Amino acid sequence: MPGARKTIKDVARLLGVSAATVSRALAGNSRISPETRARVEQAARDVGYTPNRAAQSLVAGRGSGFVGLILTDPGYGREDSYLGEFIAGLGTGFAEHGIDLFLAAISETQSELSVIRNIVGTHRADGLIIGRTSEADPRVEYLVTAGFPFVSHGRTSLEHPTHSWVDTDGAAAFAEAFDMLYALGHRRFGLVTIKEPMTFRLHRTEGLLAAIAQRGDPGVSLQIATSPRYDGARRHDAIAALLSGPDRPTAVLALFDGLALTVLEEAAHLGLSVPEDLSVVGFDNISSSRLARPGLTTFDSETTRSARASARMLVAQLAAKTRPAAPETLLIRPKLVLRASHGPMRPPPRG
Amino acid sequence: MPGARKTIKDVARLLGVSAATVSRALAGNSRISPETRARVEQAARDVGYTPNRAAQSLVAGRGSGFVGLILTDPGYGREDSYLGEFIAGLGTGFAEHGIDLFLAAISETQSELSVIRNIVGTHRADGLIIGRTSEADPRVEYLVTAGFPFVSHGRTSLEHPTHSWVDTDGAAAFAEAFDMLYALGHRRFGLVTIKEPMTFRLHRTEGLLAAIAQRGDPGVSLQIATSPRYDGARRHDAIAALLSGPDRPTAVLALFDGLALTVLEEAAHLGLSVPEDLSVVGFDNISSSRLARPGLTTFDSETTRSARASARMLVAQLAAKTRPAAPETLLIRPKLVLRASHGPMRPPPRG
DNA sequence: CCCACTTGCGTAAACGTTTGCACAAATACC
DNA sequence: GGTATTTGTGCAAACGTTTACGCAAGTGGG
Repeated sequence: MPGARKTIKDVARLLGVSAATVSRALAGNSRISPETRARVEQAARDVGYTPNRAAQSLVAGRGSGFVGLILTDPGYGREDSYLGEFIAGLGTGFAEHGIDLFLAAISETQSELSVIRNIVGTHRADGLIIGRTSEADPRVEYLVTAGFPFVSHGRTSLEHPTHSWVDTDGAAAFAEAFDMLYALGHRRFGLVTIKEPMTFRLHRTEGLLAAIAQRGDPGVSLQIATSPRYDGARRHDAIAALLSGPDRPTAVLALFDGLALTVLEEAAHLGLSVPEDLSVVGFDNISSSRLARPGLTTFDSETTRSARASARMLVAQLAAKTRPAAPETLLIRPKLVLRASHGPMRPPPRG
Repeated sequence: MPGARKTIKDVARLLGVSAATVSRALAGNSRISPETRARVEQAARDVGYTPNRAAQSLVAGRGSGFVGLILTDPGYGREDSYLGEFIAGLGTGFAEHGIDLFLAAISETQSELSVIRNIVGTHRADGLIIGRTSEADPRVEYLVTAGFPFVSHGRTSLEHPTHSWVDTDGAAAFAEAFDMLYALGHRRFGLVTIKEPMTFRLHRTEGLLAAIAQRGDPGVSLQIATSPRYDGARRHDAIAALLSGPDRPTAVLALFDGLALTVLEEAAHLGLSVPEDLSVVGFDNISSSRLARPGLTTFDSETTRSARASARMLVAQLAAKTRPAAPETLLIRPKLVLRASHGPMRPPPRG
């Protein structure tokens, strides 16, 4: 054994000062003389003193030094590289500030909200990062009224922010995708979406509808396929139905890459070749989208950047004197990644 | 504000007993009468009492209630769904036992070993999960001598385990892959491997070599392409060189799916069709391997299962009275997932 | 009926740290 | 040179919990 853990008293005894002096010197209190401070810092290094977080956190106020990330649904992250990227970005973002990331997984028996309540109630974390928001998100509502520092991934309202968030501008992206496909001659569009009322669904859908409306071309049609977010079987069925109709779309926008890749699979299954018979555009640029054949045209949502921004914002909130701190927001404009899954519209051959 | 946090004294006052009695009742001490215990438990629920972890952890002994997962290198998890699956599995595994998972990301400036030292020194976690082991792993060495509870993903030695680990039987898998490809007529083999001395590299390579030796066919050849683990450019170059030689292999085994998918890309780039000109087999069955075209034949390493097992083992160590606890091990036999990237050997057409 | 033991609970110390208060010495002001 | 202020440090309380020890009442054996 490398010996018991050193305490502040060990340092104090070594220097012949009181524990209070050591504490103040290490905390940077202005009432300590520079020489004493230097001696204390040196001694602390010498004996290998590390403050006991439990004791620090016990004496009123001081936080736990942890921020929490809630792992939402079971499908999250299993399908793609998204979660891994996000976590890695968060981890390095917080590590720079000496903050530890703690991770709460939701089991089947408890709701995410109850887990959040528990974390807030037990002070297990000083701040929280919450994933993909939904409309009228109860987590946001709770955290805002509780005055607990947090950053959400996804805004909840387009108006004045009630809290800090990071989001991607899905509306602009989907409008851009529509314009591109329209310019390539496509008129019959498909949208593959999910059942759950996530805010990103709202924005991307609205962006698409707004772009269609702005174009004002009555020849443009839109068919929609909907399935639960992580129900693979129903997803396949819904997409197959979309692609098998008599007036099937020639261009399909998917809410995220996981859906777009299923469109690719289903198209191959139905004998449709992409992009000749069908153009497909996704969203997120997960690692699989590059490897799929044909490569998926999609939008890069810059996961790592948004993760780092989330970390920075939460750190800012924790450091703020006023509580709640003034909300910060970041809306990232995704960049279109052109690959092989889209192309000019071709009139279907006579059946 | 929902009022200040309740302490054990609030419960005691409400019942007219001492704080010590409440503490003992909640801890299940046998010296407390059943009626008192019941009253205490009821009162604790009523006032919404939650123990203050900092105080618990401060009074000698008690751990922090956290276990740590170290996020190793920057490439880890960004390439595929592996990290996401592993974390999700760990999280639910620990959640069942009321243990929180805490995540330390390695920044560029510090070594993983120093981070581990710090965590152990500051008692920030009661136990640790460490990722892919390498040969003579300094992390394992340190943790074993420190007597700190941990589970490694990947064994370090084939002999008597010095600690608990979970691993996949890469040797058996690669032998199986070789036998299958040999039966399909392949004789010229390629192995795509990495530069770093990870134990999984060792086992998979040895499994392949042993299978070749056991076959005893002098007509079998093996060419090897090596690149750093996460250096995309050098990976491409090494694989291109492997596939461009005059006697290029007709069947390639890749150490993991990320490499195998690059083989697929590079083959397409060089005009080789898979599986007609080249059979490719990977390892891990990440989500991209299903979506690649052709679908990648690979081994399912059951990430979620191994993550849950890791969690269970670490919980067992933490609960053990003796320290260090007796090591547990789990060697998972990966199952071959047959897809379209392999097929019978075809003699190359005359050039 | 005396003693030993068990049962049930309270008292108080301890964990390591921060911080309000007190106090001595040094410095500044008039 | 007396008083007011600043500077530097120590004392002790406090955070919420666990636990060794002690004490009173009850139980059983002889």
